[in-house]
Amino acid sequence: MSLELILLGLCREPLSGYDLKQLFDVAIRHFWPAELSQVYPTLRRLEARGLLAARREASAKGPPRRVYLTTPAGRAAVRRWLTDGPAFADERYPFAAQVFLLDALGSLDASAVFIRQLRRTLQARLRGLLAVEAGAAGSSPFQAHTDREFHQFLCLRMGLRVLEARIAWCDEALREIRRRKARRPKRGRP
Amino acid sequence: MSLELILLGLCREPLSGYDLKQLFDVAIRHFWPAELSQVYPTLRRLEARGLLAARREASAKGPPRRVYLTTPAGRAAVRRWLTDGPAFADERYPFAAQVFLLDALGSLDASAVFIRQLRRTLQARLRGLLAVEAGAAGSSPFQAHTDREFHQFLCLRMGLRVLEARIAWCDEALREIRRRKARRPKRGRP
DNA sequence: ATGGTCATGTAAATTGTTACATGATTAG
DNA sequence: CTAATCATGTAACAATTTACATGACCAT
Repeated sequence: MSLELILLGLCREPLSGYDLKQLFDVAIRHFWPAELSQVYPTLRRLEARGLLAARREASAKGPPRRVYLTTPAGRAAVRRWLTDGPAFADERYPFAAQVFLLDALGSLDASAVFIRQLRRTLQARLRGLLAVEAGAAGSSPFQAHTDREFHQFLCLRMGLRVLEARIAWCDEALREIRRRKARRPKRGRP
Repeated sequence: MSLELILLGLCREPLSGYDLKQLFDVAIRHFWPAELSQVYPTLRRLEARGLLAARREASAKGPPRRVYLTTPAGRAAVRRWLTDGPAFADERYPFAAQVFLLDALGSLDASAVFIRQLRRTLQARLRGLLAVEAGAAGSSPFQAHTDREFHQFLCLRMGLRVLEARIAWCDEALREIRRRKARRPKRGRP
C-alpha cells in the first residue's frame, strides 16, 4: 500500500498525524490524497509493525500529540520501495469517461460547452500549482535547494506538465469540433 | 458513482457483462478500469433501480447471456451526468510519490536510474496507445467518423497527450539532475 | 459565549480487488 | 483430452470516504 510507504518516507523527522495531514494537503494531495481518518489508523498499524516509533508530546493547545519517527526497519522499507522502481496504480478520470460518452448529448455544441468548462477548471488548478511553484522556488527554480526540495520541486513540475497537457488537449478538441461543425453545417434553417 | 454512469452510457445497444468487460479492456481501462466481479453486481443493481433493462439471450457457446439495455430513465441519468459538467476524482500516482521521496536514496545517480526506468515504462505505454490510434483512425485521424467515434478518438488523444507530457517531464528531470551533478561534482576521489 | 484551530480518534458505508466456483463449447 | 474462450456469478478482503464524537485553548 502506497499510503504506508509515503507516511514512512515523511516521518524522517518527528511528525504527528495532524502534521502529516497538513503536509498532504499542501504538497501531496495532487498525487496522493489522504484523510485523517485513514492516517491515524495507518500510523498505529505501522507502529505495531515496528516501522514507526511513537512518542507522546505535550501540546500548547489541545490534547497531547503523538509524534512518529521512522525506525531503521521503516527506512529500509522505503529504500526497497524506491529501488524496486516506479510503482503504478490504476488511474480513474471521470471526465475522460464523460468525453468518451459525450456523443450521447447528440450535439457538438454541447460537447464544446463541456470541454470549455473542463478547460476553465484545469486552468484554475494550473494557477494554483503555479502559485505553489512561485512561492516554493523563488526566481531560480532548480537552484539553491536541498536535495529534498529539489526532488519535491521535480514532482511539482510533473503536475504542472500534466495539467498543461490537458489544457492543450482541450484546445485541440475545441479546434477539431469547430472543424467538424464547419464540414457538416447546422441543419434547421437554410 | 462513475462506473454506474459509464455502464449506463455504454448500454445504448444491448450488451452483456462479458461484452462490457471487453469494451473496458480495449478502450476504457486507460481512464477507468473495471473487473467482472464488479461489473456483474453493478448491472444487477442498475436493473433493480430501473435504469437498465435485462433480457436473456441464448448463446452459441457457454451459458445463456444476460444483455442489458439502458432505459429512458437510465439515458436521462447519463444526460444529467454529462450536462452537469466535468466530474473529477482524486488522482493517485504512486510513482509521483516516489519521486517526492526519492532523496531518501541520497544519490542523484539513483534518482536518474529511477526516472530512466519510469521513462521506459511510459514510452512502452505510449507505443501501445499509438498502435490503438493507428488502428482506429486510419490515415486521417478526425475525419470520416461517426460522432461516437469522434468523441472516443478525442478521448484517446487526451491519453496520448498526458503520456507525452510525462515522458517530456522525465527528460526535463534527467537534464536537471545532470545540471545539479555538474554543479556539485561527486566526492570520493579527487 | 462563539467560532476557529489544535488534536485525537471510531463507525459505517462505499468502492474496488483477488480468489474461488461452475459449466458449456470449440479448436488443436 | 486439454486448453482457451464464453459466460455467469459469490465471498473475502483491502482501501478509502463520510459522518460522528470529543475536548482544550485562543481570539473576538
